[in-house]
Amino acid sequence: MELRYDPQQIEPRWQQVWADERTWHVDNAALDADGAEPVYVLEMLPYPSGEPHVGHLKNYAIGDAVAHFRRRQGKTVLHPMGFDSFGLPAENNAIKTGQHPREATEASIASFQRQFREWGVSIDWDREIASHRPDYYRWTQWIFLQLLKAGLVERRSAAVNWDPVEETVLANEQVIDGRGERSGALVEIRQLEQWFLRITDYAQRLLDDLDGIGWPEHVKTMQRNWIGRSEGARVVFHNEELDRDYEVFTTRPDTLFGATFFVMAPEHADVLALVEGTEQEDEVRAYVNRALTADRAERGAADKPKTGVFLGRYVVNPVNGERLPMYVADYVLMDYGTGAIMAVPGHDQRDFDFARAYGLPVKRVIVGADGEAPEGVDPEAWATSDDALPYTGDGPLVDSHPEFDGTPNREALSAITAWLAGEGKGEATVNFRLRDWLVSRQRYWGCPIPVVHCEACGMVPLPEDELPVLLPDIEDYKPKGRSPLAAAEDWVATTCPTCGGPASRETDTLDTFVDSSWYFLRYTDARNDGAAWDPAVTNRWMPVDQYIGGVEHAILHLLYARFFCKALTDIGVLDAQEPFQNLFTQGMITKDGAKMSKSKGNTVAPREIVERFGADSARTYVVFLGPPDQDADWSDEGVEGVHRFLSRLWRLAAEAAELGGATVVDGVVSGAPGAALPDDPQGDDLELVRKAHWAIEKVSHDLDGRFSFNTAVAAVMELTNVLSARRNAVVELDPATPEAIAGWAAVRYAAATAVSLIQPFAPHLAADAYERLTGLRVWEQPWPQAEQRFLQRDEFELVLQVQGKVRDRVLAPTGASKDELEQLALASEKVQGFLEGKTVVKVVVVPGKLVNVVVR
RNA sequence: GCGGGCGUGGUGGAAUCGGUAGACACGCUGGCCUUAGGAGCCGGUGGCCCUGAGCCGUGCGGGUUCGAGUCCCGCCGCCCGCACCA
Repeated sequence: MELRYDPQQIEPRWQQVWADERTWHVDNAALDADGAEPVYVLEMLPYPSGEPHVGHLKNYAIGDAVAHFRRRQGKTVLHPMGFDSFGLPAENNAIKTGQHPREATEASIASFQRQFREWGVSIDWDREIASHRPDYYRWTQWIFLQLLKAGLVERRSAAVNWDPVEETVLANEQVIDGRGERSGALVEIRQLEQWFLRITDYAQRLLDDLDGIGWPEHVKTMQRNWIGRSEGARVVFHNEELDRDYEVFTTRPDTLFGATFFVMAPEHADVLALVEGTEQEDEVRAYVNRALTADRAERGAADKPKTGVFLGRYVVNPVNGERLPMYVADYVLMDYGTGAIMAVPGHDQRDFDFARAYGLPVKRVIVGADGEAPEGVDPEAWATSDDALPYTGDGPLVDSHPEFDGTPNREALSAITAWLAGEGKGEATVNFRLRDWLVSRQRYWGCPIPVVHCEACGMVPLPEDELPVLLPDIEDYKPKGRSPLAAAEDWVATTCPTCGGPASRETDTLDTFVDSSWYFLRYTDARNDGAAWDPAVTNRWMPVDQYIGGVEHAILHLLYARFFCKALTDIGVLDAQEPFQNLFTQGMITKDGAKMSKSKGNTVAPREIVERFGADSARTYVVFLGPPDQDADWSDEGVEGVHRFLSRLWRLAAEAAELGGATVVDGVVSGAPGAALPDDPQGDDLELVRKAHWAIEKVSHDLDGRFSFNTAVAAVMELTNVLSARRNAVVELDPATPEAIAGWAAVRYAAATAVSLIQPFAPHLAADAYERLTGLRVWEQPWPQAEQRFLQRDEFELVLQVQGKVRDRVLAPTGASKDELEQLALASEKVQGFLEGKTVVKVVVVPGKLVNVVVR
């Protein structure tokens, strides 16, 4: 009978076995019982919207390969799954259709679950979570209360990002190029009272601890840049008329003597107070209003001409007593430093531009010039010329103070800072770019914030035993500048847990990034209904040994999750400073060179691919089409190629099994295991066994933390090619001869090895073929070990070079000495041909590799 | 502007420590088998003069070295992140 690889029959059969036996379930009790090392393998949880796409397929194909590989190395592997199921797409859909977001979300979750099963991903479904379900968000609320207790939650009024399309505020991290991350709408700045998490308290630790984790360098760099640590000084400027101090942050206290004016951000709380009742008031008010209503992108453009208004007030420069005019200007950001700056136009491009626009003095206090002096100008004169300003480099101070003039500016920097500190006019300080995390959203489909507002007691956190605060059902999901929850009056009206008086519930909901900042903790103890987790259990699993996901979360999710772990560890309910010890960021799969999108019509549906070629082909292809951390373009021909390879491997294994392996009839295995390592293989059989061990070595190395899955698959392809060639030779032999019997034994062994090595990528095929060959379950088998005796050879191909160019190749004994190799090289006729008429100057011998003859 | 990454056949990519460039696959192509095949099997495939022990070849130009895709210097191009951050 003809053997045909039929994934549509093979795959459901094994999926059923794994589901029936709960094969991938790990019990926390087993952690202590079997002594196996716990390993936590995790892919970023999906946001359930519609059906999974090929990006999900790639993510879980990678993660599953890691999970399988670790299991077969004898580890106890935790590999869970869940859903990030609160969020705007479901809510926007609800606004459009009137259908409750829960319904679309649950439908999508069902689709994801079905497809994950059809992909054969080895998930412990007993630990599944979904962030929109009360048994999960009850604990999100509990964490919020712990953070509140620890002083890490604040409700305060601030200039925040308002997305006019989503009608909600957004965190800094969710504003890209001045536009809302999801809506793409230009974001407005609004002064609003909002909930913040004090992530800035952790800025230094979030920065420092990056050094100890195995993350891609570019992701760490992005986080470092986002945290944005700057060393500098806090300097106090005094306004005499109002007797008020204004602080600035500067990284360049060495240029303090060059300050000629002072600028405040339009959002600065004192701007209007400074001009109140003066003749500048109207103009300043108009300017501030314009600045506040302008969108961020427009205001943030670096090439925008500088604008501002004189406040009619002055501050005193603490180092020299000079009176500096005060301005309001939108190039100063309230977000950074103190929202006010000392302006040094001689040594800062932006201040220089502003000075030019408003006719303010420009003063040089450091000698030097950027770039080269113009033709005909003496470079020395140019370095002190005002025409060479602004100058942003280093050099000796000039026109500052007799004590500092001539001092290199970097030395003067610390000296001036020390002097300021002595005078009580400033001090050395560190400033971070990182802002506190704005977590409240004026939207419906999110986790309710567990506090009430009481007329008598103010803001009151709910007692933990009143959790969860359930999200009520509402009629109208449309936001109207406030949370749609505010319309649920019966729900809003409540009593104060402290005084029993009337109170109203908080109607904002939490940013969904709060939900996903701790889900990996819940997985470790997912069915615990008395606590968010049991630290004794969770600390055993944490940190996640290998985290896998898209690089788009490099800042948002990955920074927030790190913050949560540090805060929860400080609070004492966790012992894991870092959530993810190792991170792998997968590249995007594009189609025709472009990001897949429904509007472009260039999507590839995993479901269709799985129907046509099977899950194993789809999974193996997405890791084979290039290094998994790089972007790669989808090609249907590529899937067909991988499908051909798997078909061939399965056929070879199935045929070899019939000729001496186990027999499978309707899923029942009979016959003796027949794929053992042959005793003493000879000739081509030995070559095949050697190739098998070469492949074991190669695949093990490529999988072990290297994520070189494409080359691992290629190695199995190579083995399969050699295997196929040997099979073609053996099939020609008289089956009764010892040669044929030995040949089939080698073929069966090599087939079983190939199948075993491909198992992390193609688990169904591997289970099926391995059972046919051996009667055993491949996923229960230890990972194969390469044996030295098959990796080593008696002879190797010695490369012979003359002048560094390859001229010949000869066989040489493996243990040959340098002298012997040199003799072999010089004996080569081809080499000799290139030596004629020349003198041998030197012979370089690389044992085991090559000989290079250098002539003159 | 600052930070990070990348540039190899017609295509995706390989080359682990400075040592055989192009593994593996796609595509193309010759053949076998076949009533037929969009199935399977065997072979070829960097370029050039196609004569050889041939010459050239990893974005470009230099350099170090017996030897450079790999290291160094200077360019060019592409991608990503941040960006009026004081």
